[in-house]
Amino acid sequence: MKKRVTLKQIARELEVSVSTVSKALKNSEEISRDTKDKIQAFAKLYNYRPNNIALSLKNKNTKNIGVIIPDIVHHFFTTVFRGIEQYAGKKGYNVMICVSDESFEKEVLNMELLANGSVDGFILSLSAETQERNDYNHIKEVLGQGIPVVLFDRVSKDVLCDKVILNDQEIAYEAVKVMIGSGKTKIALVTTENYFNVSSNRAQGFEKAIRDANLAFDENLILTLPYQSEGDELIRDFFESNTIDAVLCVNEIFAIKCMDVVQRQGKRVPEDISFIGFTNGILSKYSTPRLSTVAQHGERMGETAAKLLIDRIENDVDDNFRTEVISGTLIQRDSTIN
Amino acid sequence: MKKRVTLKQIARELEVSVSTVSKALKNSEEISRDTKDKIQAFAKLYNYRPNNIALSLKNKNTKNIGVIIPDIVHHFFTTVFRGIEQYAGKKGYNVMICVSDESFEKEVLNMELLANGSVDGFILSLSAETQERNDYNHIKEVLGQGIPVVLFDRVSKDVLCDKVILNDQEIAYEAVKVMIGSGKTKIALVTTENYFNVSSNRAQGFEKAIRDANLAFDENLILTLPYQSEGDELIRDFFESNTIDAVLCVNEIFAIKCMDVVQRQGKRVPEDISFIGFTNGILSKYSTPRLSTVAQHGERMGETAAKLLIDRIENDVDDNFRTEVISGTLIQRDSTIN
DNA sequence: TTGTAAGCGTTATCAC
DNA sequence: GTGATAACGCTTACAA
Repeated sequence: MKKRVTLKQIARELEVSVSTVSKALKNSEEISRDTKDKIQAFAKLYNYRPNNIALSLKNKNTKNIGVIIPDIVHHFFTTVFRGIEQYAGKKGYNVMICVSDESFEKEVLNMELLANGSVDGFILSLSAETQERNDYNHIKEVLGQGIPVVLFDRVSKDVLCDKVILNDQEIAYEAVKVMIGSGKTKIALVTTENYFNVSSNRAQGFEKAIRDANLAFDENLILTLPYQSEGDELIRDFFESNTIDAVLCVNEIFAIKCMDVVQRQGKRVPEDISFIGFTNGILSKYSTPRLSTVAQHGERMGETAAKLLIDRIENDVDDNFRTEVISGTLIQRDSTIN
Repeated sequence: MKKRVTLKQIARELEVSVSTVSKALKNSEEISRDTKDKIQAFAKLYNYRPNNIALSLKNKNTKNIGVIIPDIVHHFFTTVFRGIEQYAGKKGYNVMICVSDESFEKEVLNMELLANGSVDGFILSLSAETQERNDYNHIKEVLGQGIPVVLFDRVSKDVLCDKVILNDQEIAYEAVKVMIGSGKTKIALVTTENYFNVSSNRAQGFEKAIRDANLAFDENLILTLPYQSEGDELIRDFFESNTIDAVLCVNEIFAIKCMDVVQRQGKRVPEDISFIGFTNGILSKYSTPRLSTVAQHGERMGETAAKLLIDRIENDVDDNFRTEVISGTLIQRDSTIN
């Protein structure tokens, strides 16, 4: 087991000073051809690699970025992560990832942990609990220390930093308009609690589309499901006790579940009821019928977030924070009439 | 923007020495109550936190573990990752994650990057290309430097280290036996290239089950699909030109695709053809019909891998490497006859 | 052309 | 009870 070799060892071995070795390995002009050759050869032989930690301490940067997301087993987030990872990798950054599990406490803990020198900046999407409590002190703290943060998807106006979001309201508006265009008039919204900024924005787009089309806006046609729990009962009841011919769902799972319930009740999709979901994930592509959906372009979001962050890390720009808006794309499949 | 405060600053401010501050903050008995109180109060006020990087350099450990997986947008891997993250978090470790994208080169690069002091150990699942080339020098190198590595799922006998795998052969055997038990005799296998150890193991279990039941083993009933590309044509041809009444697929997507093709050809699932897939992912639960599948217990795999790794990091054990075998569970849904 | 020394933030050893 | 010093591995003025 040959441990990693250090400058000091090379220096001792070759009977030169540490700084000579350091310079030689950087091909410095200061050092003679001979010495450089000798040192470089030796270094190559022993496969010398500078120690990242020592470099970080010296340079006061880690070339790491911290990503904190609510859930990793989740198509949208992994997709964003892929975008981050790819861009960061190209720029020579590594990614440390922490999962908040939708918990405020874990989000805070993870941020504090990584903020103690482990990363040069953060990319994060707020946990459900954080959005519910509306407490962003941990983020402000980190920002106050001069560590840049980029928020994506689940963001808050209360935090001043760079952000990447979807045009949730507009694209929800579009989606509903499409369904209205195909003759639907009793349109429902299946959503989560309103403290999710994305849900609330989508709801606004939904309502606006209905009103703009002079359709009756009926509060009863909004089903709020508990985030990440079953709620199958609620769905059944909802579709039994209401007359509905089109549904917008704020995520893919809700859509799949609702389609399932409705089809079991003997209705045809899309003839009797059409569906549009959010998140163009794997489920949408393989459901029966295939689900029309709003693609959120997670990879692009991730890439954009990483770009904003690295920009700020490297160029220590001024305080005019940017918000990049990614345009969703409505992908029509078999759950809507084309 | 108040930067993080350091020991040195506290020392200067309070007119004591750095070492006194350090000790005081560790509540050392050496320091007087008074001094400690003063220093601790000050530290709390300025929210002092020790710098992780400096600690790493000093202690020669980073409390980071590196995870390298072929793909992040993939249910099984994210599931394993969640297990790793949870266990590691509990043990005070952070996780750095790199994606090899099924590329040998990226796998090597990522390992080298992180091996330069950034992590205390690795958990990794081999990329497709690495398995194909059968080149594991990068891993042996890292092991040679005394950095522990745990391989999971996609492993190789050529690397001596701790491993976590599924009982692929046995559970594939089980799955086929179940289909045989329900009267099926023309059983097909849909798989990937054989250099994937998991596919090859599952194929062995498949063959053994067929032979043990005294059924004819027909090479033609094995469809090898290109990993991660379409192959829809191949699937159609395969099911058109062969008489098949049951199918074992080495992953979920293959199963869903095949079910779809077969159903479009007018066959009923499971009456005419039954299906069992691997990876109890989200697709299986929501497909039509719901897919029977082998749960790989990714989370448990991840947790086990993390445990093996951290054990080795902290206890620098001897060279008797362990291989933990996770037992898959056959989950019967509607794509098989119960 | 090479070497010395200071510094990054921390801790541990030893001296006062 | 407190402080100076060295060390972790590396870089970079500055001396020699």
